[in-house]
Amino acid sequence: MILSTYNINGVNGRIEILLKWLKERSPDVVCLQEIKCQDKDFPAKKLKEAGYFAIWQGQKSWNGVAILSKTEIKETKRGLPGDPADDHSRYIEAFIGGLIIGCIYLPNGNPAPGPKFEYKLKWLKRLTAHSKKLLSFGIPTILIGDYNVIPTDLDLYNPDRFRDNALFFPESKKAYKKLLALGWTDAIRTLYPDEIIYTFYDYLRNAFGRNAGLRLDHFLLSPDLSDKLIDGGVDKHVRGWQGASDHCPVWIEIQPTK
DNA sequence: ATGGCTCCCCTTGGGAGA
Repeated sequence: MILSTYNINGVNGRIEILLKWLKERSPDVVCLQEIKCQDKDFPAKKLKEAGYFAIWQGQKSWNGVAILSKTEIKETKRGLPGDPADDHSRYIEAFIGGLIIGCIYLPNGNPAPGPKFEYKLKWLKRLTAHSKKLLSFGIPTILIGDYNVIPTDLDLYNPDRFRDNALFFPESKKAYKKLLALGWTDAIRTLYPDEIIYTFYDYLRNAFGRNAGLRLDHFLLSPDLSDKLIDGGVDKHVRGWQGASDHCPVWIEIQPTK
């Protein structure tokens, strides 16, 4: 079973890129972030024609998340619990093929410090609380998406350039670590303990050409899945396609669950 | 120190991204 994440940076603007990649990788499940469209404008029909069911939480102009699946999707949550005043579309969750899949678009948090950074930290706290609840269900669960957190110095091309960046602030890294400490496994880092792996390349300064990247897109596996992980990787070449998102698609393969 | 790039708004420049 192949699960994937792709911050598409505008699902309608890049629908052809998404369809091309879906055909190539043929993932069973896809978590999309930054769909950047209202619910009524989500390209459900085109995705259905490509063989995918979909659920989505849209929003005008910004954010927005979706889950695609070759098999039926049972939505379990729309929006991250813990703050009724939070009107950003950043979390959607579903039960698919014996798994709970959480699709995450964590706030960027820049400029830091400031209100946006406070929102990010609060969101991370809410995610940690909700993830604890998920673990208590005893169902295999994966929290997939764009965490906007660079976990360690190995996960970016130039640590010194990012000391004042919300993605790399000590509080962000600490909160991510605290989340993992509940029992979650960072799948990509587990598969490649020492390798430099990036999932994002800025449009600016020829970042992709210089391999000046960041690792921001993560799969967190519940404890019962840690020994089911088979393979995974970054579809880096997609970042080189004309008109691509600044993120790469990332995928893992796990043994099917029943 | 700044801007570089790209999306979306329903624009003709601004906000946000990371």
